[in-house]
Amino acid sequence: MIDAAGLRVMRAIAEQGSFTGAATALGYSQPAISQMVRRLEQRTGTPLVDRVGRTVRLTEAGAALARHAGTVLSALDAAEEEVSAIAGLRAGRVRLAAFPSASATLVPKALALVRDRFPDISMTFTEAEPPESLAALRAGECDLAVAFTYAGDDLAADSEDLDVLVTEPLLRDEVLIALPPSHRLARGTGAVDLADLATEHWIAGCPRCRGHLLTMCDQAGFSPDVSFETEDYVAVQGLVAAGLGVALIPDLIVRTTYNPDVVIRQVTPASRRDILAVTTPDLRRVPAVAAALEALAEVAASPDLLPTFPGDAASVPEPELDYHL
Amino acid sequence: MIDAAGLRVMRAIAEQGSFTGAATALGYSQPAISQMVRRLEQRTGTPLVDRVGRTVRLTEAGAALARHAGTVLSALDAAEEEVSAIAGLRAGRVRLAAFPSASATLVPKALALVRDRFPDISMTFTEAEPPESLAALRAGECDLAVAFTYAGDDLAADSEDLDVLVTEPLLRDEVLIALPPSHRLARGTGAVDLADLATEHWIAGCPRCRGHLLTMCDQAGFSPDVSFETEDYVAVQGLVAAGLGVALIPDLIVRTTYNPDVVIRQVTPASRRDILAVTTPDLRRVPAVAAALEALAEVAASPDLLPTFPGDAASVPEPELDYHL
DNA sequence: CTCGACGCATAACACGCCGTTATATGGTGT
DNA sequence: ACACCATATAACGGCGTGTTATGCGTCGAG
Repeated sequence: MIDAAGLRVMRAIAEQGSFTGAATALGYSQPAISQMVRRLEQRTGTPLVDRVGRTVRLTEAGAALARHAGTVLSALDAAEEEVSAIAGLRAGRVRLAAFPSASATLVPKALALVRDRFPDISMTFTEAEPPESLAALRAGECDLAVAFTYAGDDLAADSEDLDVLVTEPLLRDEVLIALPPSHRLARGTGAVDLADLATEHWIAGCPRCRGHLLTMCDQAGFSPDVSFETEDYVAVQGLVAAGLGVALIPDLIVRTTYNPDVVIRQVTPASRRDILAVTTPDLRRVPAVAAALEALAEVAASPDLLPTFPGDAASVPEPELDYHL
Repeated sequence: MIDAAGLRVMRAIAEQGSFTGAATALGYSQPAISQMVRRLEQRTGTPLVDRVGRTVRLTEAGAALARHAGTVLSALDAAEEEVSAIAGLRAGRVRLAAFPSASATLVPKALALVRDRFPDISMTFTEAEPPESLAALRAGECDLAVAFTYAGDDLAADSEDLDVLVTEPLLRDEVLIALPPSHRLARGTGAVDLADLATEHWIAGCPRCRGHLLTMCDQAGFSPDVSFETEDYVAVQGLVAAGLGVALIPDLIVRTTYNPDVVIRQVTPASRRDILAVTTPDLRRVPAVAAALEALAEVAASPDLLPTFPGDAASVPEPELDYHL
């Protein structure tokens, strides 16, 4: 029945003492005020102004509206300001979820970058494996997830989730082979042929990584003998170092938690996991989320972290494989 | 940029958890909500809801709007309620101004009637002679004035004021003649011929009453010898009782402040003053003012006060003139 | 796994609010 | 008395905001 515009007009009339004054104060024409008051009067059913001669005065009801205008309009301004602050990156919150090995360098650097640029954006971080982080995204429990997908195999499986989500590629993470130093292939150069490891004992990582291992070995023509499974890649490397088996291990993990007692080599057929940022189409357009996303992309693209992701294979420098030697 | 309707929608979405729920809660159709949200989003420049699958969730900005909605809308409701109370006679104030001799019976009875019917209407009363009360009306210092005009002569003079004001006739007040008991005409019956008093000493009342005296005497063919002037009709009657002169005195005054030591008789040519309620066209439509006006009219029309005003002369009962005898 | 129900988005359309300019009317002061 | 100033009215245009009809995608159940 009564809206903010009406209150604004009534307040301006009270302050200016005339329709014309109110009109100029609000940037309207005089008839606009005249009609607005008339509409308000026939809505409320009672006169709001007392027109005597060429002067207008507020009636009791009109004065009541003008008096309430301050309360309503300042509350409205507060609401607008809060939204404007969120839109203008002067406020806001981003709930980020990432898998453990991304938490080491990628996420901290991105968080620092966002904090640097927009000190008023508060960022919270949760560690979660891709399946859970995407579930959290869908459940509205986080705004941005750093996840990975193994190129080729379970990308199709993820598409079930990814169709309603938007993804931004961050890094291409080469999958390498970890061998005990005593292994017969530990001292060669170049890539190790996966088929040469058909009879090895295998140590698998997280469930998805295990799935990828099975896929790759299948392509190489054998089924791996998986002796151990653990999500902890420190443990994986420990197991390998102890000579209990070999393991596929992503480059990013090696770079962050490297055990000097294992040998890392490239493997053929080459394989990688794609690390990407995931969010919903709507959240993608939230300025704070967009800023965090861009920071992630920048950090991922910076040469002091890892090779850029979307470039073609030729432009990607060879991974330094001499971790050990 | 943001209006109350938008906040109402956002709050409903927050409470109901879906567009459809919000729509039914607000009595709208579902697309109305959908479009409203879209408009708000493109106005604020940031997503307000996160649509994932067939569920919607508020973003931070949307939640901010929903959170502010309570403040704004309750303030708006308070404003509406206050106006509604004024329109519904559950609140309000009427500032009444009346000339002294109306304050005796007409005004108190009307005030009592209003208080009876609408206990929450506060009425204030100021005593003022017609010129000042009309000035107060024009100056916005009162809402309703009880004034009088002498029929015929200064009605034209008042029209200058009365054109922008609206009047409601209340009473016709016969103008009578007050004589000392010792006067040669004190014992007759019927009306006294004004021309028979051409050589008397005259006592005049308020300035407007004095003007009316001059007009009447002029019509009767003489110019009165005005010996005293006072606005106090108690004094007028005292002067007459002391034999210092004769005076024209309205019936209403005699009825309220009658000095038994004077004789009151009708006079020819007959004359009267019209007592009327005056306000502005706008204030006339303010419910509280209208209620006060109606109360005044009812009191004026009630037979236990004085004869009705607008009736023709035939229907007006003869004034009781035997105040003294 | 398919099907039906549910919820949001979009299209097309109608109405009324709310501005505008042009003009009339009436009060005020020199 | 006349010019100025303030409000009222008329006519008109835009768009905000509702409607119904319809499509599409998702979630749950047989």
